[in-house]
Amino acid sequence: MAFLLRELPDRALLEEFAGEFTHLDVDATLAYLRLLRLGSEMLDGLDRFLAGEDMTHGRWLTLVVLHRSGGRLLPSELAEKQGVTRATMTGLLTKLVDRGLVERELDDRDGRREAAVLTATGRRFVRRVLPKVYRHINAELAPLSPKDRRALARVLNKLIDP
Amino acid sequence: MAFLLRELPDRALLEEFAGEFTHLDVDATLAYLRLLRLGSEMLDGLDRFLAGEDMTHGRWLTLVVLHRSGGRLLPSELAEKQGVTRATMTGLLTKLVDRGLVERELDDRDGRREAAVLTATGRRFVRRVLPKVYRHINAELAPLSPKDRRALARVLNKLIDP
DNA sequence: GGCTATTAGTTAGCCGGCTAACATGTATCC
DNA sequence: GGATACATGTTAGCCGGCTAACTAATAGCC
Repeated sequence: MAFLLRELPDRALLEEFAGEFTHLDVDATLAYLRLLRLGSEMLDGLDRFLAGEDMTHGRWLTLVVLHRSGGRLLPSELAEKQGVTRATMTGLLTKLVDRGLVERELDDRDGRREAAVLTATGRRFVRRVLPKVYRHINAELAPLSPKDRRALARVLNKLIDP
Repeated sequence: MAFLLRELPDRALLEEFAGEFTHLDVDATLAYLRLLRLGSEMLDGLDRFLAGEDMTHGRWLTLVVLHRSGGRLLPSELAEKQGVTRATMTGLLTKLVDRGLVERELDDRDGRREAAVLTATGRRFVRRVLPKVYRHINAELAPLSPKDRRALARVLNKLIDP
């Protein structure tokens, strides 16, 4: 799911279109298209970066969520927190288990539950790679001044928490 | 490629992490995570909206780029403008041709080239659906004031055109 | 205590990207 | 003008999401 429109319309072009097409709000459309484009681009960038650690953003997020939650969660809880389906989480966990970063532990009181547990190796991996990720993030946002970063975070939050 | 982290860390949590992990810039990380999350969420929303027109964002973008360019482009040009590979464009065009929205026209001067041409049906489709898309965009950005929209568009542009 | 509904996890198969390898046609250069 | 390089588009096969359908286990209700 990538949206990497290279040739985004500029304000002048959109204002021209606004005469032809109804409902066109130039500022909304500009912001929207740039948001989609940058979101995809940054996600692509994250995946290219994580490939150097033989990792994908999906599995990485699972590790980070697990780490942040004390290292033990049910697959359904992980799926909910991460925003993927349980089916997808099954696949993510299987690959993390194959790599020895996570283990599955059956609940002896409820046979349906099988918690995902971060292994020592998994914990080391997160602690080793997290600083690199933060550096990657800083590099991605380097063109913005500290003030712009705060403004961006603040405005985006209004869309998340209206 | 979705990044829909439901449970984004807040400022307080990141500040706590900043003590533990080096290289962590709280504002950069907040903005970055929200950007990824919203980009994925909006792209998902666009796909859900377009599904009502039996359309996907990939094919829709191809139609719009074609429309904006006068209705005739080479697949390689389309791929470049849209930010997908030529291989992906082959698939997108095949589906649009199947639906009668686009036709392929062999170049009689260069046998390698086979331009994609918007049909009358394709043109009508774009003119019919574009206003709905603009309304969708307005609805997505409704939580933002006009001032916030301008600020968002301006800051994002610094990341696209540093 | 035994149907029934619900919950947890998995499996199967789809979809839209990707890369790599492949025709096929054109350009270049000796 | 023929070998070689390059450009265009397609194919084959991978990957990470998804939905829908399934199994297994628990909970609830009569």
